[in-house]
Amino acid sequence: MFGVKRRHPLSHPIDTDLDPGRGMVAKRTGALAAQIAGALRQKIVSGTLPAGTPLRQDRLAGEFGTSRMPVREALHSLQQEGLVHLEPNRGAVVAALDPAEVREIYEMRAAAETLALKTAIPELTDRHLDHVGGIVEEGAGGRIGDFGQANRTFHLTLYAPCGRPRLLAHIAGLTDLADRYLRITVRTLDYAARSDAEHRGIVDACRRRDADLACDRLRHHIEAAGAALTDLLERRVG
Amino acid sequence: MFGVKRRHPLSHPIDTDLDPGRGMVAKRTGALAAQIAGALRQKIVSGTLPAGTPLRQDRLAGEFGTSRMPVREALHSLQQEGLVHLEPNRGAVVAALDPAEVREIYEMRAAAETLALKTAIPELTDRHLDHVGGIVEEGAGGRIGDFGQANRTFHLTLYAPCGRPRLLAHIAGLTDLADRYLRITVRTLDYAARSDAEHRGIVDACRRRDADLACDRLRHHIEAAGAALTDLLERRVG
DNA sequence: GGCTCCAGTATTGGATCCATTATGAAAGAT
DNA sequence: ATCTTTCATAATGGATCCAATACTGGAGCC
Repeated sequence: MFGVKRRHPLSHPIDTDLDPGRGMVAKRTGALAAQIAGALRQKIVSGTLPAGTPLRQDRLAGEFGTSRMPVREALHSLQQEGLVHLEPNRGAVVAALDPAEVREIYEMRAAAETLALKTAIPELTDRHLDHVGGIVEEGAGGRIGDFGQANRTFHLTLYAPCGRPRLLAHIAGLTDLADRYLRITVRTLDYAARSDAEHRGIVDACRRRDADLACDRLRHHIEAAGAALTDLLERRVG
Repeated sequence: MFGVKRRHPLSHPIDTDLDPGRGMVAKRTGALAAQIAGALRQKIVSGTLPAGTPLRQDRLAGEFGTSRMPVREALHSLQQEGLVHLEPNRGAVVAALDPAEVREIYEMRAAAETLALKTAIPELTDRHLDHVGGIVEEGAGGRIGDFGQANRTFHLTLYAPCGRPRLLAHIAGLTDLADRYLRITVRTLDYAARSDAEHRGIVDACRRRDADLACDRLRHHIEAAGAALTDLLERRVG
């Protein structure tokens, strides 16, 4: 009836969108947990789900129209990424970061991203650098979602040619962790203009294929962002 | 009967050792998946389960005396760590690393571990350095399991005072990934003596609180191990 | 002889069910 | 009145059940 193939007497409609916001459609099988994790990750990173929000399994299962099982897997994934705090028999909440953790994450970003840039530079083409430069200007013009999205796209696109998938995934994970807080910095300190200028400086050094200069600038860029953010968070606590 | 509390008509005996090799005993609840993941991780890292070994859920469930569910969670965890390759509807196998991935992992280790050492040095006490030096000698004397175990203990103990739990967990994860292959290098190239000498050099630089020298030596130590290992693997393939 | 198709089997992914644990409110004791 | 204890409720963790997908082997066809 209505062309909906009923898989089980009381089952929910499976073949509807899981994440209407991005238009993803559920695969037939085998990817439900990953899609739920993706939707939750988006909401956590963007701040839609603020730190401390409890994540009840059956509630989420109801929202996604599935059973609790793929939700459980998704929550475990997000825990391993550090976005969710999960205590046995007590449930999950959106993880919070204290200033010390933010500092640690930015130190790790500086180490990982300078490695990525150093290994990407020999592979960079002028065409790719034009593309990255375009991303900076689009972001500055507000044409790529919000600042966090534009910033993330700039960094990951710049390093992409390094051909090191694990390193890139590591960097993406660290970015996800801190992006929520970077938003605060941008709003509070009007950080965007400074960041854009530093991005242009990094691309400029890359155009000259000056790996040392590019990595130095990148390191300072990341360290400056981390310092601004930790200062701001420490002041909030005090 | 026999003091075993039956939880369910057909349930298996739950309160037996899960990992007889290390004497872990199952907690009451909430940690089964973590224990299974730990046992499998141990077997994968040590080489007991070589790359390519298929990991069937019901078989593992039978071995651990549980249902398939905690096994499923454990396999997902190990996939996120990179130790297991998991394809939808096709099951899990122990992950294999090609030379390029090993190189990438060692580059990431060099970046992460020099950061850890740099931040640990201001916190190092002579007492802690004595302890670390003792680990080197115990490992050289073969009193700490095998070489991989001794090596891992040395590195992680040296950095522990840095007070950066995420960074340490990251390093531990990278070490787990490559340890299987390091074993081959040690056996094939008789690498242990050289490694012990380099470890002593690093501790020596730490004793003098010379952060730059210690980090340089550490970087060369890791890069040398990575180069030896990738060369060996590339030769095997060829 | 080799290729394709099909049915049977094994195995995974998802749903549901049940036991255990934590939470919170109400009743009783000091 | 407050603290403790007890019991009801809600939520998780684990077990079991069912549908869907992937592998295997054999029959039929070219």
